[in-house]
Amino acid sequence: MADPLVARLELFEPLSSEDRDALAALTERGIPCGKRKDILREGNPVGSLYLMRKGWACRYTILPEGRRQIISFVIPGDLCNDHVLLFHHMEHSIAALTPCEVGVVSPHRFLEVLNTHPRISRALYWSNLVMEAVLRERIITLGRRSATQRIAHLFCELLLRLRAAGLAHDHSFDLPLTQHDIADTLGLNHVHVNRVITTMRKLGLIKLKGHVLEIPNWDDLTALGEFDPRHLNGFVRPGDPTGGSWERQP
Amino acid sequence: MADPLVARLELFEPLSSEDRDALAALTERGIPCGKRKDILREGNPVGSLYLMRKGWACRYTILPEGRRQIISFVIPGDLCNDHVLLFHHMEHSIAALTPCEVGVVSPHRFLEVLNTHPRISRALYWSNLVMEAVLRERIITLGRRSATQRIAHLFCELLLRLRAAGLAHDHSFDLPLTQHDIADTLGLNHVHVNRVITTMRKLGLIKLKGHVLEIPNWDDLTALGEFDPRHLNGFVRPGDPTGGSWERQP
DNA sequence: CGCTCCCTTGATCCGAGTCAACAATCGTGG
DNA sequence: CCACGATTGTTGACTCGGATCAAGGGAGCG
Repeated sequence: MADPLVARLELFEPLSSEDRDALAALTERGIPCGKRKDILREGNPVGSLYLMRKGWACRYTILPEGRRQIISFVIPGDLCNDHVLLFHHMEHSIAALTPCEVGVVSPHRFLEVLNTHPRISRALYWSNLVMEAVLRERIITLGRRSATQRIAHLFCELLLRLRAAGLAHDHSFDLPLTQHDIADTLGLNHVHVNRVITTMRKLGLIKLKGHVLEIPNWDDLTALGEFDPRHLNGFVRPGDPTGGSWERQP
Repeated sequence: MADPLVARLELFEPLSSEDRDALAALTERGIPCGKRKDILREGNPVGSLYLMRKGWACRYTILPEGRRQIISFVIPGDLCNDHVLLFHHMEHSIAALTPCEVGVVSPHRFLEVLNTHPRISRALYWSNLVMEAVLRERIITLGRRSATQRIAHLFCELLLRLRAAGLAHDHSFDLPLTQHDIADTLGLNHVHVNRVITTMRKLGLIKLKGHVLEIPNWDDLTALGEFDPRHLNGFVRPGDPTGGSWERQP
């Protein structure tokens, strides 16, 4: 299997074999991280850049009285802490949701590669833009969508991102989240998440057994969640029936 | 008054006079935009990079049934559409909240300046990181904070950002938002925003008359809104009594 | 085998939304 | 400079989506 970072960047820009070699040479070592363990913790100093190579994690904060908000998910090909190139402290924690493997990279060497490989830095910039669009979309979800729409929207987003990472097949994927995690992502309570998921199952909008989610009817789910795949510009290949891109607009 | 982009970047990195000249030479022309008019509209193609030079704007989307979500605010020194360096379509609209002046820059020339001025590109990267931290903080607000906390948090954030842009004096600033705008920013209803603001006024937490907001007791308001100035890393100068930065942590 | 998560369901409650009406303020044109 | 219409702010009455509290069942794991 290809390096997940290479695979990610090639969604946006074709890389030369020299580019790929430079990226492969970056990772000093891979460190494993156990399920449900913190990979990085809020307030702690970090000196290295961490790349997610295998597994899922989430960025989160704990608020007073123990409330938790999950900010985003980190999947293979994502950088955990690209801000390390400038700051050396974590503003939020990152926890493994499955057993993970994280690549450790020297910020100095990473910057050097960016400076000497314009295709890599462009692809990374593009990837960052898409990740930011995902954050904006989450704001819209949390601000103005109902519980059902939030869940539908999240599932649609995850399918497309995981598919781009080669981690989904057709319309199903492995979902390592508990209903509590989903609640903390979407600003809901886990009891309510359970009720909504139960209803969505009964309506045939999703199939969720064990930790495998299947979306039998993509069009219905996207319509319900007001999911517009265009914000994942570049994550979705042109011609993919599940999505589009702004560039193809007239 | 200095160029707002120069002022912004110098929050993060001292620039040489050559750097400043290069930035000043970028803007081809300034275009005015009337209050409550769209500066850029979702789905439309854009070829230029727009810099906010004067006035406030907001990024927003309109959802089905007319619901609106304001995603973020654009103040002097912000870039409206840095993604134009890669995509040429708007994923959301940007509307002027006050009469604005927007600088128009050629993406090609902008990239050239970034490539030849490492201090500028570093400062801009830093600024982008802070803007992203603001988005993440908004997610936490929308996901897990009460209406009162949301409003308190927003007012604290705005004070610090505006102060960094030289647009606040001491503990007050000009707030061009209607209560409806605040509601659409914080995922609330304007009636409820009104009730909460009325209460906050009665409690002496804020003074809001006309469009001037004053925060008489910073500590109380930050405590109420769980506002942590550290996420504005770099926007707040070391030594500022209203904030801190991660870098100063032990 | 027993503990600990996680899922599920029921009963009840509450923060915020909705609907409605009116007051205050602003902007504009006569 | 004033009149008038259109926003914006304010308040009340009522509703409702989702939170909270509580308790039982199932599955994974040490």
